[in-house]
Amino acid sequence: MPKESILIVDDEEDILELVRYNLQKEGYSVICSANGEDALSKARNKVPDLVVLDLMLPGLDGLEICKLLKADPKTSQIPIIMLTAKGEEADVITGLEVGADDYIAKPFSPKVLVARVRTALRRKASKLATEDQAVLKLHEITIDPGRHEVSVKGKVVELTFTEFRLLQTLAKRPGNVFTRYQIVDAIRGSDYPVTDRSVDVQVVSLRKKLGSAGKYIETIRGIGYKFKD
Amino acid sequence: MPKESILIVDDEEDILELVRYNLQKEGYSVICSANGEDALSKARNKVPDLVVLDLMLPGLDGLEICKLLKADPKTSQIPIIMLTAKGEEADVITGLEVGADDYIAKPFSPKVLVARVRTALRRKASKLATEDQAVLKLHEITIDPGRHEVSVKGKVVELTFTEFRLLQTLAKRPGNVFTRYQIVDAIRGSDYPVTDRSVDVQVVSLRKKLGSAGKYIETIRGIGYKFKD
DNA sequence: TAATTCTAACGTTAAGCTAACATTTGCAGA
DNA sequence: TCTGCAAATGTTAGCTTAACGTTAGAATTA
Repeated sequence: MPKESILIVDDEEDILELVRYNLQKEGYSVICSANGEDALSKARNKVPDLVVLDLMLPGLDGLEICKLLKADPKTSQIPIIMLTAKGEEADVITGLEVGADDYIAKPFSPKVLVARVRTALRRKASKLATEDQAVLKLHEITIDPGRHEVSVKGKVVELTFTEFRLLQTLAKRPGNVFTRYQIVDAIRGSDYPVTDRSVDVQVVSLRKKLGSAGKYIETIRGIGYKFKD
Repeated sequence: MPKESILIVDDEEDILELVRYNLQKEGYSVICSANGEDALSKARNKVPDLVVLDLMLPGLDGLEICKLLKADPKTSQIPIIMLTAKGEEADVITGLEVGADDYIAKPFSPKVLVARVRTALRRKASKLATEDQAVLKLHEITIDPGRHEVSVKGKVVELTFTEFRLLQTLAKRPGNVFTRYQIVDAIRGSDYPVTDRSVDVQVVSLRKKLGSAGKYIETIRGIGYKFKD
């Protein structure tokens, strides 16, 4: 499996190359960009796992990009590490306010860079993981990810891995409609090669196992499924 | 309904055939090309919705084609998936820089190919459709695309897929008159084979379901319909 | 091997289309 | 201003089709 993808944005050729070299050596899949507009379109096109962003850029500058990425729900969860030249401390503060997750002052050692990238990614991973750790209680259904257990009216129901994740995905945002492929993405990761009808089959067996509480899994004809709220 | 069109470019007969077969099976309309010059002219002649492009080609190679397609505003929005042989990782990176949207390493499974194509097309579609995600509030009507739900004076109204899209289309630009065929295009995509009178029928049932708020769907005699502003 | 998950086929249901008929509107001509 | 007509829209019912439900068996995974 390829490791995480990282987008690097810097107008200075040398720095771009330095960062690229060191991160690639660590096994990350790297995408480079030399200006703001290009970086934004690349980030939106194929959402990276992390962005290394120079503060000073011609045209659209680092702060602006950061603000825009954090404003878009699609990209707002991406950790951003800012590269700042000496004497830009004031901007650093603004940067953190705008939502950057970390910053590195130039000149920096490659080791520090790699270490910071690693922690940022780990932080993101654990944040996503804890989100999924929360116990959800809706109607008479309780979902306990820590125990990987679901109960209906206090009675434990045995679910398979996929059924569990399916229920969790829908229940995490009650009322929100998910397409079949959004559900597959959430459970198996994007590009998982299945027919959309396989989701239907999972829904059937989930509903059956939930018994009377199965009615909370609603079909939205022509779109997908949602959890009733 | 005709699905999206895909242009495949590969000089190896077998691979071309493999890709063509699998994408056609999924219902895509496929165009093939065995060399760069031909591919370029075909892409410009009838702009495809997606391009599957081999990296290694005699004459004009994959990277060049990719660069040229991305440079032309007419074709720059087309997602490009690169096929790469083993040991071409360095090129992959260049490929992504040049603007390719994704790459698949040979040998690849047909299922993965289909899945990648699907996500690439979906990504493109959702890029265009972000504005359709916004919650609209007009008079006493609220349209929530995320929940696929419409309420009138706070009370939820059950709409079918088509009724929902119809309302959304009109409400997105209040006061603007749409012809029947513009409405069909917005809901079903262009060239959807229906009589224009079917729009009338949908309008009737939409008005009925909206109850008193049905009056906001206005008929413009001789032209079409609009949402009252 | 057993459990899980996917695919494929078929049954079932609801949505959407067409077509027929009813109604309304705008306009020409008295 | 009124009347009659034609064209456009409103309304309804029946049919077709596409989407979903369901099941069994194949494929996959552990």
